[in-house]
Amino acid sequence: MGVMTRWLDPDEQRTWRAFLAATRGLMENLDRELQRDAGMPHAYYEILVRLSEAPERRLRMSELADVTGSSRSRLSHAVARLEDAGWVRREDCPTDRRGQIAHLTDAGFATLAAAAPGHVEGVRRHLFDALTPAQVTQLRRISETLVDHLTGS
Amino acid sequence: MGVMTRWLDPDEQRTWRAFLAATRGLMENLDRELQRDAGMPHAYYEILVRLSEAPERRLRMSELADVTGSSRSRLSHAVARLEDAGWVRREDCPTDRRGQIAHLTDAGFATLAAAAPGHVEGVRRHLFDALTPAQVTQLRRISETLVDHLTGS
DNA sequence: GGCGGTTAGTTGAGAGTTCAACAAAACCGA
DNA sequence: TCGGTTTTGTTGAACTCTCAACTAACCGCC
Repeated sequence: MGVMTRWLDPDEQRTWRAFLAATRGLMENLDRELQRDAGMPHAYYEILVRLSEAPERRLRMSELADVTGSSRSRLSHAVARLEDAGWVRREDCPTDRRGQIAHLTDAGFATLAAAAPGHVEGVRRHLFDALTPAQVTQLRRISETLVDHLTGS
Repeated sequence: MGVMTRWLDPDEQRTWRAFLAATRGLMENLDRELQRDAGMPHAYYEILVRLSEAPERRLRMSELADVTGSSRSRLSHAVARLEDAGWVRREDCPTDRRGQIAHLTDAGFATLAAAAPGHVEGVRRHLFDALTPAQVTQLRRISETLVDHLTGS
């Protein structure tokens, strides 16, 4: 208590507000496009992507939660929904009776394969096409720094 | 149709995933802190901020939607909720009978004033403290470029 | 004046997220 | 090996957001 607040100076203020507007707008565009073209939100798309990259297209729920940066609860609800759609199936883990393994079905893979080109195009259009190569590098360094900082604190 | 998808190269892939992890982690931290300390999500905090900066702490619903980058529907629901909390009041617009004017109450201002130092501290801790001054400048330029690009397309 | 088109804002339903509580199994030190 | 602690995953309720539909009022033009 008693410590004066270090308010944002005008430059920081401007940076923060632009950052908010940019990330919000970007994610809203991608989310809307993905919902329209593939019938799923971006968070669900990410789950399918990570599963598709895993050995045998299988991943423990906890690992899947980690790599997608999702809470266990959120993942649980999401996978339930993806299972309803027939894109993912849950299996018991042979080595840990608590565990569940999420498995991307063929139908799920096909849906992902159909959605991916449009989505990648969207990422390009809304993000990479707007930036110079130098800015892309800067954005990568900044993002990686922030990820380290977030997980480190 | 028939155009080959321009997939992301490894560098772009890495940039995109780091960007997703960084923005998601950052916003989740801030959202959780704000919910814990001030009892509101970040989106609601932003509404109070914009109202507090407006002349007489009043803003047309449509302008408020624009500056907060929110849909009219979202804003309508949010302001209803803020009105329940006693932080905002809605008034009829004198010049346009369709219009509604959102007005930040004294209680709303007090709540905002109480929440602001902690939130600013969070923004500093999670974002600015991790970056060099050069990176802050880069992030501002990148963000402003993206905002222009998003609204321009 | 009045008619068609546009803009402002709200509403309800459906979908996704958060949070806290919970059960079950694994882990671990005494 | 026992009992407390941690980990895993799910659940339901409360909350927020999205989308489409809708009302009301404004605008422009004949």
